[in-house]
Amino acid sequence: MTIEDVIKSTVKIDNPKKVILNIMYTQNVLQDRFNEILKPYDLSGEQYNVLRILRGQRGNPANMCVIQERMLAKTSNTTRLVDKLLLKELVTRNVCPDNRRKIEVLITAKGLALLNELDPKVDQHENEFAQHLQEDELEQLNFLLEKYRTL
Amino acid sequence: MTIEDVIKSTVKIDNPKKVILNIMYTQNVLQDRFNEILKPYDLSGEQYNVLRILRGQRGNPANMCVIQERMLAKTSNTTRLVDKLLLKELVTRNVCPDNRRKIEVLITAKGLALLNELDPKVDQHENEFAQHLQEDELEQLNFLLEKYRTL
DNA sequence: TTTTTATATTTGTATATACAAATGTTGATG
DNA sequence: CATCAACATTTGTATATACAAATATAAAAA
Repeated sequence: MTIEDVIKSTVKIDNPKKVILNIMYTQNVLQDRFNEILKPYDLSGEQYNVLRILRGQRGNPANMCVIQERMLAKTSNTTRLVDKLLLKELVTRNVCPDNRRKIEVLITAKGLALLNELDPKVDQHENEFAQHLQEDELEQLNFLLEKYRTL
Repeated sequence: MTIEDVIKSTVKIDNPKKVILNIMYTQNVLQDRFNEILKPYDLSGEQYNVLRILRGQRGNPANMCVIQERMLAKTSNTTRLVDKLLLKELVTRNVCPDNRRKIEVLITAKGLALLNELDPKVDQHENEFAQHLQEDELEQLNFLLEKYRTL
């Protein structure tokens, strides 16, 4: 389905506009689908993202600012995201003994187990879309998106 | 900047995952930049979008459901978006005489003037990113995104 | 004509987001 | 050591979003 069909446009849209619409809309489709997957687990996309970042630390705690800078949405409120995860006992939060301004956040066994359970579903979600393209097309898409956005 | 640098990942990410991250992140960059442009005009991205849809009607009113289906984010709450535009006198809203379930929304002269003022800034925003790519690369990017997301 | 079903929109509510201001801590400078 | 600037995080608040439920109208069926 072309983006013109999506937004029911009858007039021709030039390529620069079309790229923006396609990126915005594709992100929307991806996010809606991903939220559906996460919904039974009562996790938002950003919460999942934080858990992934924490797992990536492999046992080392992450400070709030480290989490922040690794998130895609740089404007999210890390404190409140971690609050939510804390309530569900998916992470722990402690003041850093070396520097009491900092907070050390760690994923719990429960958090790791949840990610483990989600892994195959997330993989499937990723491949569901990726399989529409050949490997070299995926590569090309990554290349173009990176070139497109980089100032 | 590659997506690995953006999320400070040291491990290699496979193409299917990378495409998702690139789409999500690029959309974020675009949206943040666009919000900056709209901010002085006290418009949100979705509000702007609705105004654009209404202008596209060329004098014909649009029902709520027509607006809804032309929006990129299919989950937005059209009623409240139109409420906001109404407060700013950028649109009018009337019950449709033929079918009183429906609402006819029209852009006002003030709304059209605002869009006119924004047009060059929006064009510039679109080209700012598009100029990183050749015309055929833009075409290819559109092609790949449409192929990628379509079931 | 009453009842049912479908359609269009609005409202309620809980949660999320954006962003500025406040808090607490550390390190640097006089 | 007192003061100031920089840093890390939290909080306040207004607005936006998601999504279910409610309302109102129209069309179809009994």
